[in-house]
This record gives sequence, C-alpha cells and structure tokens, in this order.
Amino acid sequence: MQERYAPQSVEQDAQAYWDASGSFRVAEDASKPKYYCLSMFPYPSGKLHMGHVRNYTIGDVITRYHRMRGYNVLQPMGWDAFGLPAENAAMANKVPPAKWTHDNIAYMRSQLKGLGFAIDWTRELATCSPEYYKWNQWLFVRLFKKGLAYKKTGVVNWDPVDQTVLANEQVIDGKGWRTGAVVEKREIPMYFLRISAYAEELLAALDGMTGWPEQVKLMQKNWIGKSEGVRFGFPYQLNGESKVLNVFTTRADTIMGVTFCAVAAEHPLALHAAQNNPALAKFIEECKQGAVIEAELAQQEKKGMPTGLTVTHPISGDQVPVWVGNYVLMSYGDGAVMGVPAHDERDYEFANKYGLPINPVIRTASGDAVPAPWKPEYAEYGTNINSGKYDGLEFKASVNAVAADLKAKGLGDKHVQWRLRDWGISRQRYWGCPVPIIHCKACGDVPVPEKDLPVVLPENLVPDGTGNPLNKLTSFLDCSCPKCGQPARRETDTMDTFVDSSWYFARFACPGNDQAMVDERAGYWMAVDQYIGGIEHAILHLLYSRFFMRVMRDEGLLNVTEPFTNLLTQGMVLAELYYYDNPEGRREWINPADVTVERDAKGRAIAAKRKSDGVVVVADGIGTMSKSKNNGVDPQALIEKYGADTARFFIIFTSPPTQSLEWSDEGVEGSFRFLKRVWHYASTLGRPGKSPTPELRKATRFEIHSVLKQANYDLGKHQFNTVASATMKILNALEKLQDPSSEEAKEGLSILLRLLSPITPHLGHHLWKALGFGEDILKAPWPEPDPKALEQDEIEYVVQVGGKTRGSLKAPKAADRPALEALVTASSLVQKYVTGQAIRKIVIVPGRLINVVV
RNA sequence: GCCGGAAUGGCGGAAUUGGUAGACGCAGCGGACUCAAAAUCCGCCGACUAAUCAUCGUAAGGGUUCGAGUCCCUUUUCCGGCACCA
Repeated sequence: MQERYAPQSVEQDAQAYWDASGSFRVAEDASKPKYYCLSMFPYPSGKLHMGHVRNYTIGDVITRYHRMRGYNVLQPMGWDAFGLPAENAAMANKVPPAKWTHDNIAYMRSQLKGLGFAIDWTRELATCSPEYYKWNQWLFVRLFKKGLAYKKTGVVNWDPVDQTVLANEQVIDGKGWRTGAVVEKREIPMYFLRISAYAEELLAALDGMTGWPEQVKLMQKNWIGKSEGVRFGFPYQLNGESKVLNVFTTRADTIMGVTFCAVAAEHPLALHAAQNNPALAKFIEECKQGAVIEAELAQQEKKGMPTGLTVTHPISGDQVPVWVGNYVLMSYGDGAVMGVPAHDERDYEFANKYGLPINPVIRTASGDAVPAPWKPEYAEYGTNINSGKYDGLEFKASVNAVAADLKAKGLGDKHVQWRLRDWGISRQRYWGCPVPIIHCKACGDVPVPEKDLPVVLPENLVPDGTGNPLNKLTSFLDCSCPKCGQPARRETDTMDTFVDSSWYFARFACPGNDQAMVDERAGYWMAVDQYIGGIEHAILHLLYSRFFMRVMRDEGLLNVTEPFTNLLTQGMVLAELYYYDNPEGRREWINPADVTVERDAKGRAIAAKRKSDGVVVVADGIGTMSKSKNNGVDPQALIEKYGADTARFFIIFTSPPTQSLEWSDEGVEGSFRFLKRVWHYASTLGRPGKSPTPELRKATRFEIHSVLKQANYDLGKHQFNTVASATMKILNALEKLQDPSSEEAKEGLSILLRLLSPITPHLGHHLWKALGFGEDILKAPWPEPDPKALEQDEIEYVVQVGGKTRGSLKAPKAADRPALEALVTASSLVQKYVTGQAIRKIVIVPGRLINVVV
C-alpha cells in the first residue's frame, strides 16, 4: 500500500463503495434489533456551518457504532425548509424563496455526502414539498374538527410603518429592523393548538424519561409550570351590575395582607376605567408600545397607575384599590393579581414606589415586621398574624381555611394554574405551510375538505417586506365555500415552522406513502432511539414534538407516546474573536484565520496581528461562531485541505459532545498528524522490528486491552472524546513495542481501526481492506477486551497517611486485609510519615488505596 | 427579571463517579536528523525552588468526610432559553 496518507482519494473511494453497495439503505427487519439514530435536520441556510458538522458527526459515530454492534440502524436526513431567512434572502436577491431554498438544499446535500455520513438518502424529505406539508394540513383539519385547533386573538409585534407583523428576531430594541419605527403590540385573530389539554400528561411523563438529561427535563417541567393554589374573585359593582375580578395565587395564606390589586394593561377592567380617564388611557397606550418579548417585559421598570376603581376584599370586606401594572401578564391566569407587598418582592417594590400600605400577615424568620430593604425571608412560609380567624395557622392549614371560606361564599376554590400557553401557529408570512381554512361569509371558518388537500403554496412569489404576498394573489385568495358553494376567501396565514419539525421523524419511517401521514413502518422504527441536537431546542421543539406524538397517537395514527427515547444535547461551536477599531471609528471583526498570534516563552498569547498588513488587533475572548462577529470557520475549506476524516476526528476529540467546542486550527493540524501516524504505522505492519521482551509484549497487550475496556465504557456514556484519546494511546503503545511484525501489533491495529472507524470511517474502510483484515469494516464485529490480557499478579495500592497521598505500594493480588495492614505498617513510606504518632485506623479500598489515619 | 447549565496548567480537555489532579492532544522549550528549512523522531513541560524534599494548587468563601475537582451552603463570571430565528 501507499506510504503517504492521501485523504481525498481514500474518501472518494470509500464513498463510492458505500454508494455502489447501498451500505446505508435500510428496511424493516424483524431478525435484528432496530436502532433509529436521528440528528436534528438542518435549516437550508446556504452552506453547512460547523454546528451542523458537529451534530451530524456525533450522530454518525453513534450510528456506525451501533451498526457494528449488530443493530439495524436507520439514520435519515431531511430539510427544515420553510422559514423566515428564505424570505429575507428573497427580498435581498429578488429571487423566490423556493428557488433559493432548493439551491441551498442541493449544495448542502453535496457537502453532507462529502463528509461520509452513513445516511439512508432514499428517505430524504423537505418540509416545503406539498407531499410533506399536505399532512400538516390534513392533521390540522382533524384537530380543528375535534376542537384541538381553534381560533382566538393573539398578540403580535406590529410595525406601524411597514404595516406588517414582525418576528421577535426582527425587533431590535423595541424598533422594527427595517423601518426603525417603534413596534406596537397588536391583537389579531390566529389559530391555536390546544397543547394545554396535554399539560398534565406532558409533565407527568417526564419522570419516566430516563434517557433524557435531567437539565432538559427540569427546563420542560418549569416551562409547563404547574402551580397549585387558589383562584378567587374580588366582587365589585359596575354600572349597577355585580361582577368579580378573578385572580390566582399560590399564597392564599397571605390574603389578609392584600392592599391592592393589579391588572394587565389589556385587562377589560383597565380598558373600562380608561374610558373616562385620559391619563390612564395614555398609560395603557404606553404599555402597548414595545415588543411582546417576555424577556424585555420582565426587565422593564415596573410602572403602574390607579384605575380609580375599587373591589371588595372577599374575606374582610375592605375596599381594595385596583391598579394597572405593566408587569402583570395578560397571558398568565386571568391577567390580574392580588397585591401583598409584605410577602412578595415585586409587590413590595410596587407598594414602596406608589405609597401603598404594607401589612405583614406572616411571622417569618425575620419576625413580625418587614422593614426596608426587602429580604428574601419575607416571602417564606410562616405563621399567620394580623389575620383575624386565620391567626396561628401555618401555610397549608391557612390555605385550606381560606379556600374553604372562599368556596362557602361562592367566590373561589383551589385551582391548578399552568404556565404553559396554547400554541399559536398562525404566521402572517408567505414561505410556510398554508393554513387549510376557507372563510365564508355565511358559514364562517370552514376547513378545506380532505379531497382538496394539499392547499398548494404558489412558489413563484417574491415578498417585499410589507406583508404576505399571498394577500395580493387573487388566484390563491378566491375560492368557493366547501359547505355552501358561495364565493369565499382562502386563509393566507401559514403555519409556524415548528409544526413542520414536530413530526418529521415519524415521516422518515414511511417514505413515499401518498395515502397516509404515517403507516405501519413507523410502528417498526419509532420511537427514535437516539436524538441529537443543540441545547437551544431543549424546550420548544422538543415539547412540541412530544405534544404532536400524543396528538397523533390519539388520532390512532401510531402507537407511540414519547418520540425520543434518548436525547443528547450537543454544545455550541465557539471560536476566538478579534477586532480592531479602524481610523473611521468603525469596529471591524477579523476572522481568526486571518490573525497571527505572538507568544511568550511559555506559550502565552501576548499580541495578535492581522496577517495581511500586520495591524495589531484586539483579542476579545471566544464566542459562538457567527456572521456578525466574523469568526466562522468554513467546513468546506477544512475538508478540502485535510479531508473529512480529520475534520470529524478533531470535532470528536476536542470536546465531549455535550460541552461547547472551541475551534483551534492547531488542533486540526494535530488531528491530521495523528491520522498520518496511523496510516504510516499501518503501512509498516508485518515489517520485522526489534524483538521485544516478553514483559514488554505482556505490558503492551495489557495497555491495549485496558484502554479498549475503558473506551467501550466511554462509548456507552457517549463520551467520544476519550474514545479518540484511546485510539491515540493504542498507537503510542504499538509504536513503543517497536515490532510491527508481532501478533500484538496485528491485534492492536485491528482493535485500533475498529475503534477509530465510527469517527474516521474512510480511513477505517481503506486500511481494514488493504491490510487484509476483511472485505468491509462495517461488517466486522466490535472489539471486546480479552480478560486474559487484563490479568495481573500484583496490584499497586495508593498509600495515604492522614489522607495525604505519600506514594504507592505493590501487593500480591490475593493479599487480604491483615496482610495489607502488615505490609503497609512495615513500609518505609509509613515509617517516614507516621513518625511517632499513633495509628488510629487503617482505611482500605480493595484493589485501590490504603489510608493510614493517625 | 425568571428558568437551566458551566468554571480544572499557556490552551482543549482527563480523572474508573468520594480514592495518586492534570490521561490524551495543542502550544512552548531542549535535542536528533539536515548544508539549511520543512516533515519526522526523542526528552522536558501546574506554582514555588538552582534542584530535591516540603508546601501550595481544580472560579471565590465556608462546611461534611480518614479522604473532596467530585457531595452541601453562599458568592462571582460566562453561556443557553424565555413562546414569531431555527
């Protein structure tokens, strides 16, 4: 074989072989255990970025490992092809989103193929194809008829200049990204999916999901947000009518401390009060300015204004003033809260700002009073004081008593409140799946009949930034009512792209079926055994997918509840940041590839300069690879220079999959160097070397098999970086043996290649065959350590005196406790460090450690 | 602001899950080979120290334990999400 490692030809040959032999095409096969390995499908943004390469490399390692372990492994690929960036690109280039999207898919597909992923390409799908989104529409119609999809108003960001709805991303500091106009909140009719109907089930099932990271389950739990408390009303009179202002609280025990109520700016009571109160009307108008983004709402200054109205305290009968507060969310509960300044931090701040009374009603760790400044103890549970009949009660008893009294008055009861809101899926955008509804003057909202599906999206339009171009397309708009046949208007809103991505994994199991959303093949492949994707999807995408599986289950489409048995959330890909402020005062971000770093004698960076002109640049730490900071590394350039295997090896070796990965060009060089070393060693296999001693031979086998044992353990917990290290350790051991003709060398290399092949499949494929180990490494069995190689006569014990490590001691394998104690007390180590002190006891960890306590 | 993470040499990371901190690699330093360079190979490489011993050392402070990077409490900084980016 060739002595020089030439990745390009090796990789092309391997890919051609896999292609010709259909290596990764899979079908349902009852004779083998199935394994469905899925990485989150990409948005076709133009070209692959490093995050994609990392995601798919991790998935490919898992896929290939399980394949060699004897599983029938499905790894499909598709395109999350609807979405906002296509419309932006269309506006910029005056090209329809469809063309832009399809061109991007073609290019990115070729990139994925060049990386050698073990993908079954016969199952490829794109969510923008009518064959796919037809089933979004089909399911929507079924849910609409069932009441699980419904219409109500929802709040959106409104750009008053472009007269269009903006995505949160298009709102920058409360202003429209194109117009700079101050964005307003606006209520418009939208379709919602009733995810709240599944809140209890989605929450309860988390406990049984042992294959998911705890942190993700916790985030989902908090997002669903089950709160147990009391919902009750404050009665009031309005225009001679008796009404109640409903609130929800988890702290009904503090009800006697209520000194005000606060309602959201959109609350009917606020709107009513504003009718004869210009100042309040103005305040409510102000609250409407700005975006709907919750993070911004939560951080804005808490402001309020009295409505002039009062309501009656349901227990004491006192009059309680009603305020409008910009911190009260209309979307949570009833859009109104009771204010207990003494025991709630937000209410405390609000009361202090506006001079409202603060009445302590709980004896806490800080006593009976609540002097400023606020202390967290004020909000803790305690004993009721100043609370009349409730005095002396503890939290639970107090809540029960209050709830019982409210119930007796017909004003309230215990209540479970969810944070999770129904899912608004309407988007006032063109490049998405049309919502299959027809608006008829006589019949109202009529779903499109199944026989007329799909409602096909016209693909030749170019949006101009002033709203959905479908609104101007009469050939799309004009239709007849499916019920009465009269002229009607087609809905132009499209669906949230999260709808597309909530069930694609089930469709991968059923390619080509134009008669059904999914079929019995989904029964074989689902659930996904291993799902891999970014931690940024921990809540929304994963929660929506869990919801969709339940909906599809309840529609009788498939018998699966949880879509993803095991979840791996990969970390972000980061790179160094460099900038310099140019003479015009503009900050220019310099790509790390264009920067040279000078170092001192210890290797610490002392200065950075731009390569082209030597101008000094500022190192600004590290950050996620992004266009705006110009620190992206193009995978394509890397693959062309070093080959796909080096890129894959570097990505796997540098960080464990769940942690962030810091890019380093030197690290890539190091990975390439290692693959060259493997190649070179392989080319010498069988060549006579020095004659190693029997001890060295035994030590080499011991090393290789211990490393293999650890690597197999690490593979099980998806810690692939140490598996890559293991392959390096094996090569180090083989080179130290200095005899490529030995049995140890042959065995060692065959283990090395199989460990390496999921990471660097092209190299593995080529060398396996070239060295005569077999025809196809994919069909080779996974290596297991030989217990004989791991046998040892002596065990090395760590010796500690008083918990401090003082050295080590070799003891016979069979030595029992008294023997070890005798050995250690006689040892020079203990003689040296105990020096006259009495030995209190001796702690022995079998096979590992002896600690002499003095 | 709320929810969830993370922090170990100059750098990426490892540590058999409470048992020799720094595996493996990068960078750096020294050497071999070479007319020379590149490539390759060998050695060194936490701080303090001339070196050894000793001591210190896993973001900061406290605690539990024979023993803590690992468990508990407090704090700091950074990262992800916050419902229309995907």
